Amino acid sequence: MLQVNYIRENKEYVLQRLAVKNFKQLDLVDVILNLDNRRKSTQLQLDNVSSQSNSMAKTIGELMRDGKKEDAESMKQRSMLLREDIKLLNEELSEIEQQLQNALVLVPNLPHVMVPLGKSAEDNETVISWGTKPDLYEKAVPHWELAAKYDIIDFELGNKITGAGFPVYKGKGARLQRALINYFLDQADAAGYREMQPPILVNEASGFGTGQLPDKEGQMYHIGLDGLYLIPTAEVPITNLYRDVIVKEEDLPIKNAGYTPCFRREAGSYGAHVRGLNRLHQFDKVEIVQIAHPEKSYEVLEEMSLHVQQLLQDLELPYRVLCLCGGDMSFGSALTYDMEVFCAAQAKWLEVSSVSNFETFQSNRLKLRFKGKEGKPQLAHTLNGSALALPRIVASILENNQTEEGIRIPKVLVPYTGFEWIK
RNA sequence: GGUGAGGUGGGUGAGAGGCUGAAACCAACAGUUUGCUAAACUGUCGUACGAGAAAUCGUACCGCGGGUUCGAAUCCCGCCCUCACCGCCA
Repeated sequence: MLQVNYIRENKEYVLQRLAVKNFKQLDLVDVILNLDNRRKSTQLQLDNVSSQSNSMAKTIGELMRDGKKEDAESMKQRSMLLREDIKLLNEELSEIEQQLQNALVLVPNLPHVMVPLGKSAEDNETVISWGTKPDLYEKAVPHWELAAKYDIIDFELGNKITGAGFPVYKGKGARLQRALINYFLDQADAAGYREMQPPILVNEASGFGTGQLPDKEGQMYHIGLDGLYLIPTAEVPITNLYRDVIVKEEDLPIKNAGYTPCFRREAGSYGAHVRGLNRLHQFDKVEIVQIAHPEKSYEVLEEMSLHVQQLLQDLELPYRVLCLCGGDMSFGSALTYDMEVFCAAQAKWLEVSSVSNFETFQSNRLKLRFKGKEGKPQLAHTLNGSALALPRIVASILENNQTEEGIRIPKVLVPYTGFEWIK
């Protein structure tokens, strides 16, 4: 959520940046500024009337104490009239504030100056490529066939238990999952992140804080009876740890990481290209989250990007880093890098991580601020990234490392899996 | 799920219709003193919105939302949460 004062002071820039994000409702900016003007003048009126009423009430108290009953009574009468005004002005103010809020949450974050122009994924800019596409042997097959061949992931069984998009990992498949999670967590730990195990159900306030609500309810599983949502990513609970918090400036950056399962309804996103592990309703992910000083947040973003890249290099997976164009970025992000791994049997690039700087977009909703020794609290910047999401990593390892003899486990994972081959 | 107690500033905790944005203590910060550290003393010490060039001033906030009253942290109603005991249970 953008700050109204920022919009007011930088209106032209805001309009220009929103256009980069292909945001169509530019007239919202004027709607917001008008509502805010009304908010201010209404509040001024309300404050004045309240002030009068307060001092009258005080005087009445004094008159009563001095035994001047009649004077007190007549003042009571006058004070009662103010009460009506206060009530009406209060209602008007809440109404305006509500409208203002409703308008503000519709406006996406402003893209950073580095964000390339563009409308869709086609226009994303490749900033880094690493590794070489493997030469597969002749009989190479996509991972869903490998999963069946070696009996390590069972999509049919998942269908029976729950439905499509909820696979069952079996034997070495399950072990590989666990190895990846532990490996990713250990690497995060080594990079200075504190490991967290947050709840995987969150309340509405948390959904709002990170920007899933309102508007994207349809993407989350909702438990109506208790008013809770299954998290689509650990970003939600881990970032919300700092909702309504003022941290010390010297404690920045704050680095937290966590493994959680993630749940996504993926409503309307199914198509022919979605097979096997490519898109699931439930998947595992290690997420890294940082709260950073506004002056340092882009350095932090680069650091996080390098962390993710290191993981991919360690896993020997060829990847590329994309800087997302305005039209392909998420609602709340100011700059996003997507990491894509080349999945050889499908001959496709699969997104395995997304690292973003939200600047103050989330912190404004979260009321997450920092404060130095002097000065007022100010909004911190929040960043997060997947490090990493498992399913497509598993798909890539299976496809890229398949040989006549079986599937080779990347060296760095062997201490975690306890086996070198899936045969 | 039942019963009882309770939710006040960074923390402990007082206040029980007007003198309370809130005592006191602790923590924190700045300073004085002192070889250093410590101690002692002095001062500062919530957030948001608004008005103002600024000093400063106004308003709101004592879990959340309503109500009573000229006036509510304080009384009433609803909700949420925490704790204790009972029940159930990995």
